[in-house]
This record gives sequence, structure tokens and C-alpha cells, in this order.
Amino acid sequence: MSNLSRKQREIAERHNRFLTIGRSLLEEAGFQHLSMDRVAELAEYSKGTIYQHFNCKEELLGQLCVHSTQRLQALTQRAFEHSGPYRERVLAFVIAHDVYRTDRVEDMRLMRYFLTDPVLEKLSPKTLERYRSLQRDMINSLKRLVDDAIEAGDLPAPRSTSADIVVAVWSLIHGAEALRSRALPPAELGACRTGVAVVEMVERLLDGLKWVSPTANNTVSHESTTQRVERLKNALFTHKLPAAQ
Amino acid sequence: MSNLSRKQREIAERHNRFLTIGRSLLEEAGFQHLSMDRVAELAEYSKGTIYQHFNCKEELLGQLCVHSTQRLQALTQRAFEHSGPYRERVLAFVIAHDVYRTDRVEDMRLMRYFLTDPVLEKLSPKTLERYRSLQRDMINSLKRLVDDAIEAGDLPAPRSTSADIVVAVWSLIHGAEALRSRALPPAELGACRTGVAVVEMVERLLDGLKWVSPTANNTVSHESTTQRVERLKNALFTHKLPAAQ
DNA sequence: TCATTTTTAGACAATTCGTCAAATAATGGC
DNA sequence: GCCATTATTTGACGAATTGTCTAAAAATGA
Repeated sequence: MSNLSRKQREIAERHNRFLTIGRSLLEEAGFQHLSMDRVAELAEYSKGTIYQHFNCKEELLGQLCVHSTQRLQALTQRAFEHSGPYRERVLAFVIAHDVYRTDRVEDMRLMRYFLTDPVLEKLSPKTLERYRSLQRDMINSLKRLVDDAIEAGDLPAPRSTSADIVVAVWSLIHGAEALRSRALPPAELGACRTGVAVVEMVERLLDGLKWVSPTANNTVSHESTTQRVERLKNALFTHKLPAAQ
Repeated sequence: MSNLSRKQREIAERHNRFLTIGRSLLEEAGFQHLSMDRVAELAEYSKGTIYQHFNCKEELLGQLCVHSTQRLQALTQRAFEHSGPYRERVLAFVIAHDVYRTDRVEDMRLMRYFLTDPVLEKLSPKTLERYRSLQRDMINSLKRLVDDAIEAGDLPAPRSTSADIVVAVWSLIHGAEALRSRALPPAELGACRTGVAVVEMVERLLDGLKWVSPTANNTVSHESTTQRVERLKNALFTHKLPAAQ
């Protein structure tokens, strides 16, 4: 009995050993250059052994990603537990991401990888579920917060659903992160380099939610967004571009 | 002389042949599963030949990505040439992305790959510059548009720089795209599935820009965003999380 | 102590990238 | 039209990597 538990402990320890070494390889060369051979070699186990713990490379990366996501989630939790006004908690959620990003660059890169690549399909159901569940938690907590804020009158949003608001806040955070990290040379980015700019834009978005009748649109005043989108689509994007290449 | 141009034409044709086949492999299996061996084989050329045109796999993908980006840019161009109110042109910019995404799923995936992965470094200087230049064009056009809109009083934004606004709009578009395509199970996404939601949120953001004094913050009324961020950071995120793993 | 079960090792096949020297084709002078 | 020079194409090759599978080693238990 103590035998069984010792065995289990050994397995768990080895598992962690692989993960720790994987993490350090990640840190020093990026997830692109992490190889199972190298992890096994550094862990002083053979190839066959590592594949007993992780059925593919993505599974190992995925478990590392889950760890990272857990840490991020723990940080965002502080935002939700903040005792200040509802609106401040939303901002704190944004700030949590910025703090995390500043602190753990390579983690963020890995998480972005799992955000964008068709790689989730390779994960074991268990890991996939752990990952999804963490993401859901963060999204749902934010959604609850937004609902509460609206309820309390701290965030009047007569024209928008809380789901849309959550998506928007999430997009501002992660879109800016993607832009910041690669897409453009620094010159064009300007102020976006600082996390404050993102908070600033979230503030403006939240401010904008409270508007009831749009006044900026002088020509067509009682058009819904759907109608507007339809009209512009028809006016500008009906005829296709010439075939590529 | 006609000889030289014939030769050049042949080279260009072969180049295109590789690209076209690359594109079709992309379409059917995603960029992850495109291999140079296979492209060469389908093009009925040997391995060595393809490497005379593209010095690495990323270069081929990069050139495909440039093509895609060109098409997207051509679409966004229509938004800038729209004769409606400035604000509508901003919305049309967003809609252009949605139209493109709907039309060309795999293109979008490839472009997201180049947006998020540390892969730009492998491109040839020429391709990198072509890519950057297209991105710059779109960003700068949008920035000019925002500047004009502010100038014309169509988009009052007393508290924000146009650069920040551009980053925010860009983030809303691409963040939502990332979210939509992978990050979460459909259930949580809700309305975000439709492109209209993004336009909606951009509208709210633009509305929010015109606010001069924040009224939603009841406790500390004359605090700048920078101060606010500092305060929240100190209050919530000073002590670190316990070490991972 | 020995048979049975579990675990580990590392050889193996398959894929892929990118290179290189040799074969082939094109070019141009005579 | 022929041959020397130049350019191009080929496909074999090396290296890295993933994931599998069998035989050896170790642990377990009677």
C-alpha cells in the first residue's frame, strides 16, 4: 500500500521532472525548438519513457500551457476579489494580463501558440478539458463581473450584451498583445508598448457602452448596426476581388 | 534579349507554379502540413530546384502570406475610398476584415500564423519588407483616416491619441478573430460568432472616445488612467505568485 | 529463489528540412 | 555545326525529429 503510493509518487516526480526540463528548454529557446529527444536526454531517461507520460509533443507543451494558464488565472482571480468598484475590477483584470505578460514572456508566447494553432486537437481529452475549463473560468468570471457591474449601475450598457463586452475586452487585451509582440516594427506601435494604453482603451470602450442614441452619425440616425453593416457590405464589398495569383 | 526575358518568364512561371501548389496544399491541409518535398513533387521538380526559389519553407509560406495580405489590403482600400462619413469608413475597415475572413478561412489562418509566431525572422529581407510594408500601409491608412475623422469633428476624441485608437480597433478585429477561431468552445462565444458584434463593439469604443470627464468612477474622480493603473497594480499585484511547478 | 508482470531502453521506420557534387542542359564563340 | 564554358537541375545525402515496438532489465510476489 505504501508501496503503491511510493510508485505513484515516483511516477509523478518523473512527470514533473519532464515538465520542469521542458519548461527550461522553453525558456531558453522557445517552444519551436523544444524536442522530445532533448527533454528525454536532459531528464536522463530514454525516449520510450517520455512517451509513456506524454503521448505526443503537443501534450507536453499543452501541460506546460495549462500550468501557465493556471498562473494567469490565479492573477486574474485577484482582480475579481478586489473590493473596489465593479468597474475597477474589470480594469484590474486587464492589468493582471499586463503584469503576467511583463513577468513571463515565454509563457505568454506559448499561450498565444495554443490560442492560434490547430494544435488543441492533439491534446489528450483530459488536458484539453483542463485547458478549456481554465479559459472558461476566466471568461465566465469576467462575464459575471460585467453582469454585476451592469446590475449595480456601475457600468450602464443599454445597447450591448455582457457576452459581447467580454469578447471585446478579451480582444483588446490579446489583440494588443499580438500586435505588440510581432506584427509591426516599434515605430508604428507607439504608445501601445505600454500596458496603460490598453487599459485606457478599455476605459473608453466601457464609457462608450452607456450611450443610448448615437449622435456622431449625422446622415442616417436611426439605423441599427446590423442594417448599417448590411448597407456598407452591399455598397462596398459585393463584387469580389480578381482571383489571386 | 528576347532570350533573357523568356528565361525570366520561365523562372517567374515556375515560381508561381510552386506558389500555386503551395496554396492548394495549404487549402486542403493547413500550413502545418505543407512540406517542401510534397510541393516539389507535385510541381514535378526536384527538391533542389524549389530551394532555388525559396531559401526555406517559411519563405514560401511568407510569400503566400504576402499574397493574402495584398488581397486583404485591397479590400480595406475600398473602405478608405468610401465616400460616406469618416466614421463609416472606419466601420467599413472592420467589415472588410470580416468579409475577407468569411471568404478565405485558410488565408486568415496563415496570416494569424505570421502574426503570432516567431517566424518573421526567417523571411528574406525582401519578403519581410513587402509584408511589413503592407501591414504599415493598412495601419497608416487607418491612422490617417482616424486623424481626418477627428479633424472633421466626426470622431471627437479629446483624451486619446489616434495611434491608440488604431491599436484598439486593430485589436478588436484580430482579437475577436483569434477568439472566434479556436480559443473557446462555441457556447461561451455567443454573439461573437457574427462579425456584426465586432462592429458593434468598435462603435461603442468610438462613442466612448468623446467622453471628457469620467463619471462612472465614483470614488476617485480626478485620477488619470496611469495613476489608476499604478494604484491597482500596487494594491493587487505586488506580491508574486508562488513559484510554478 | 524463481516465475510473472511492469517498466525501460534504445534500435527502428518514417518524415522532413536543407545541402551538395555530379549530371544535364543551355549558351556563345569559332 | 561543334565544342568549351556557364548555368541549372537532379537526387542522393546528412541531420534532426517524431513516434513505435520489441527485447532486456527491474520489480513484484509466491
